[in-house]
Amino acid sequence: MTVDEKKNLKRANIIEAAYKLFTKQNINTTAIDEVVKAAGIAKGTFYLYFRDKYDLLDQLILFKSSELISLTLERLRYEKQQREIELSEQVIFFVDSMIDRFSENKPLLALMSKNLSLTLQNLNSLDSGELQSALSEITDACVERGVPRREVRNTLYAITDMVASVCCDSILYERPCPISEMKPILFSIIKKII
Amino acid sequence: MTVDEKKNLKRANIIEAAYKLFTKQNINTTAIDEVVKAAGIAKGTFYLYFRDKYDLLDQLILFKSSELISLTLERLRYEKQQREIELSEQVIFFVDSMIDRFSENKPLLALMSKNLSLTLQNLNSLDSGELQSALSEITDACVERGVPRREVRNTLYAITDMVASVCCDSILYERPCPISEMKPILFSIIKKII
Amino acid sequence: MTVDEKKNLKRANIIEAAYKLFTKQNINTTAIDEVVKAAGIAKGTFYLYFRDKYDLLDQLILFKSSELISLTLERLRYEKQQREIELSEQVIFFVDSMIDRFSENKPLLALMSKNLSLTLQNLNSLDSGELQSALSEITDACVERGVPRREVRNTLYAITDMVASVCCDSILYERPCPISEMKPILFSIIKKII
Amino acid sequence: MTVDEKKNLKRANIIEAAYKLFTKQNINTTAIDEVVKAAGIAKGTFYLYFRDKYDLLDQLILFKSSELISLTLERLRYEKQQREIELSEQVIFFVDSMIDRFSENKPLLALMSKNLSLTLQNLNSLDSGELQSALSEITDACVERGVPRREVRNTLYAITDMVASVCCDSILYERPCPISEMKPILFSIIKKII
DNA sequence: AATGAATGAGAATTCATTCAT
DNA sequence: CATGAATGAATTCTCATTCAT
Repeated sequence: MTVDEKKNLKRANIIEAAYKLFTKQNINTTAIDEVVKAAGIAKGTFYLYFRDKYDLLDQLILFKSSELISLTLERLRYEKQQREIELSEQVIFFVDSMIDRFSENKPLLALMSKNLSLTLQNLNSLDSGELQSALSEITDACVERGVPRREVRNTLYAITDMVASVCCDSILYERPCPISEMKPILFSIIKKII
Repeated sequence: MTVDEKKNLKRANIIEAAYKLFTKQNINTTAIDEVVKAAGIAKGTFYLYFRDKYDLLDQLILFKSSELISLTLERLRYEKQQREIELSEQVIFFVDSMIDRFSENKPLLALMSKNLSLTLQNLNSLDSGELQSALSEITDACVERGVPRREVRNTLYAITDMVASVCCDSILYERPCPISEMKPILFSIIKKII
Repeated sequence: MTVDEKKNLKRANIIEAAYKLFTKQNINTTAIDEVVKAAGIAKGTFYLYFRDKYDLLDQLILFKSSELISLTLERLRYEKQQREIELSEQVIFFVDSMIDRFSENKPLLALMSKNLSLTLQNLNSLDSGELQSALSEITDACVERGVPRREVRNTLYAITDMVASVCCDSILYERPCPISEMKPILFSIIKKII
Repeated sequence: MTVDEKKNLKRANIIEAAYKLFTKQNINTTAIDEVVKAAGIAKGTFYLYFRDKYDLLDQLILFKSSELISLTLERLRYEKQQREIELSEQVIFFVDSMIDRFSENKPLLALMSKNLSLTLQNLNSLDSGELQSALSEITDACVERGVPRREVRNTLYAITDMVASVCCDSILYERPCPISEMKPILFSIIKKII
């Protein structure tokens, strides 16, 4: 194993340890000391990999949201192999999957919800070719129908934002209602918009 | 002036001082020490009025969002005196006004965006009869058209959430575009939903 | 005892504790923790009185050099009551006394020698009226003999600087010779200059 | 190039890097890490050449002061080739040259002033035969006039000490006056002493 | 000889909270 | 009611040094 691979492994190891602590407790109440002990490394080593706790958080969110999106895209791909799916149906499927992932993993959602803006930013800067191409497909379809490309992108962003925000409240606090009740409302809204 | 009035004045004074600091810096980096110095009171006194920093934040957000909503509702009332306004038009007007208020006061928005969920909760618990009656009016109209009351409430909540979240990003970071460009998109979405 | 008197007492107490540690060990190897323990106060209390270790050092040197000069001037005053002393004789007497004080208290001298420039600066900013008037007397005498006032002040400063520097080496490290041997040389130089 | 030459080159390289950092910042705030990076070597390598940071400082001061003195002596030699110079005149010339060198290179002076005693010690242990012989000449001349040899050496040392100390203050902080104003005073003092 | 990742003791500093006045 | 000096646990971050490669 090369030195660089080792370093990446150690970085991932620290992120994983921090993830457990950040979700079990929360960032403010988690001391770097705890992270370091959980990761089984020396204090100083931490600072070899991260500037400070917030740098760690950034990398953690990027890391975890990448994981999540990859997983969801994979399921979509699999589904598309099984059957023909209409475009708006694909969006719904994607959102539906994401909601399920978050429902299963509330702590992660809680973590991201406190940094929603950051998460969305990361999500966009993700060079997940697949996500980009999926978005392109939708965009192109709308453009064909005469909507300016720029407007499509902004609308998509707004939807993402909305879904994310509503889901946070609904999944984490059942506000204004549990996610099961919110889902059909959300889907109906999405359909209306697209 | 009664003793109670005096206490309220002092409480408001502390909140105002904290508001300036919380918006200029942020909550985590603002020490209670700074707040008390800015408010011109002694450290111990702070604890006579607030349990801790987060109690202060709660009261602060409640206080500031009440102010904002009252102001916006007043403008809406005034507008309704001038001319007949259709229901969905009223919602647009309300949202439009709120966006303008936040655009003028980005620091406040930033503060609330980091505690969006809390803010919305406060907003709902606000016993601003006016806001409630305005919402009732919309709800009733929809119910008449056959939509279940509960679904209407949830949809309205989702809209609020969405608008809030999208505005935060757009106003604060011009992401994905400046608010001026986002507004028509947002309004079009709202119209489609209602 | 007033609150302010109490605070001054506590400050002096901390300085005294630090003085013992700084001279026994040295500044770099003395942790604030040690100072705090020696002074019998809490860590936080330290920062109520001093910005950091170097602020403490500054105040310490000012404090100790004031003490020293006061003591020396007192002896000079006493001596002048006993007998008529010529001006240059007074200077010699003053320097002689100072050298004796430092010889008795090498750790203090060591402390000051590492911050000689700072010490001299403090010494000059000392509003010890007595020292000032003693210096004025000498200056006036020289001015009468036709030397520009400014030149006299500078020469006096140079002498102080020289004496201090030579004494540090001689007393602390017997370099180039013990202070007993250096004294006559120093006095002869001073006489020549004046 | 022999192995030894290579080592010396690397040592000089480290010293040069440290010199820049020590003068720009100061020793306490300069981490070995910085030195190592500036020198373009690995951390471990540093410890092959220096015991620790203070060993490095010692060698650095010795190295730099040797350079300086060599340069100054060379100028003196050149001057003596041009014209007959009286002994006390030579001392003045030497001091004058040194002051000019330091005025041009304040950071170096600052570094040395914080370690004046160390610098003077190094200076004396310098086996610059030339400096020694220059000093011998002066000493011999005085001895001929009946002054004990030992006393001459001590007086010379005191002068060096004085000049150094006064120059530090004057050049670095213009205290009590700029060096241009201090020079004549210093020279007059030296003449009086010799 | 050279490297640089890892170490972990140790230092500085902060800050919410208390409590005697 | 108000004060503000005192507290000390908690936390972050540094950095000289080592040692396996």
